[in-house]
Amino acid sequence: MGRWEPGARERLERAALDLYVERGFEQTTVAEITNRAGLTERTFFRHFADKREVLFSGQAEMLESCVNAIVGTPEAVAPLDAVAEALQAVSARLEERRERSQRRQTVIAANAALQERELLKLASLASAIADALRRRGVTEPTASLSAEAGLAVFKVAYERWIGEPAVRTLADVIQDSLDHLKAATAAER
Amino acid sequence: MGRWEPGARERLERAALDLYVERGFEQTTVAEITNRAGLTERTFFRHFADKREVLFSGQAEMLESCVNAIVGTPEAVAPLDAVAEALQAVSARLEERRERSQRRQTVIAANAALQERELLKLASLASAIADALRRRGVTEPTASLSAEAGLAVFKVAYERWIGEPAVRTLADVIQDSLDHLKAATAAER
DNA sequence: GTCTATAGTCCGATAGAC
DNA sequence: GTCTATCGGACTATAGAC
Repeated sequence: MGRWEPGARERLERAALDLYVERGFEQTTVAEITNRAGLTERTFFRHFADKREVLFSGQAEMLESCVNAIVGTPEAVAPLDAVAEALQAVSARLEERRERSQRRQTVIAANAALQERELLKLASLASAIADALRRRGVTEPTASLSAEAGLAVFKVAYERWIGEPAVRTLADVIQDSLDHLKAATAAER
Repeated sequence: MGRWEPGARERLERAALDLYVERGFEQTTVAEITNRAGLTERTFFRHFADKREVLFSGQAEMLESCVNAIVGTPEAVAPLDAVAEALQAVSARLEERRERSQRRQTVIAANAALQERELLKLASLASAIADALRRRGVTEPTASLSAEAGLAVFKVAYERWIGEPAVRTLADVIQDSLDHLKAATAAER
């Protein structure tokens, strides 16, 4: 960095989110985003693989923290609980940006292509978590199932947290959803 | 229908899968698919919203059977078990076309865009299943969690079934995965 | 930084089934 | 006539190639 304005990536992310909120994802061209950020289209595609990716750059960081949290969990903790704890740990970062998360989710909810990308990110998170569990000695299919079930808990909890008035923390909603899942899998009525 | 060769949709599906297997999804153009099927690009896009959708037309049928199976399950059956039974019921159709399923999965596994579409289809299946559970009187968040957990079981089971030699039926593998999930959620070690 | 291929849309025309 | 499935060609934006 040096002769360019710093923070090109952040400017692009902010301009993109603003425009996607204002006029919708499909109605926004990459040219409009780069105009607003004072950059060229070429620069956009150097930072982001495609027009959707600009909304998902925080995910890499979340994946890493999650994996680290799981690797650091004592082996005495059951796999699903380890996953839930890891997700609760990273949820603090989302907590700080509740407003931004809400704006982002509104945009994603309105567009199938963005939902696809979000699902892929969550799936790669599940896959990384399953990997971390296996490194902790958890065997298949329990590792994959615990990772997928943990992500299911997160998905449901996140949706509820975004939708409800800001009284409970995301970590609380995750705990509540986990308890409901345990009750549902134990039920033999 | 008379003037046109019948089964345009099926011809397109077959030509597309063959070409995707032969040279990969991205290296195949819509023009090549329609050439092989003896049709024009315009016709392709009337049948399928995009180049990926041609691999996923069976999903609508699967969603419908699944929802019907759940609506028809006695209320005494626990939600998660109802979901698993519904998925086992529809798995019979996949069973019949194991070879085709394998070819299809190989193509999907090699391309992120196709994985995204598959995840979206599974998510919409989960959402329809949660809906069916709610109509049976299951409340939130149990309905969504049971649907998501059931799909997690299916996802893991399907992957195993595709990958292993053809000894167990898909329904068997689903049952086995469900048992593992129940064990994992019950564990309090 | 420019050029280009291709996905995907929109206008319409046409041909057969009923 | 009405309905549905095909085809023609022009057009834009994404995304990758040079």
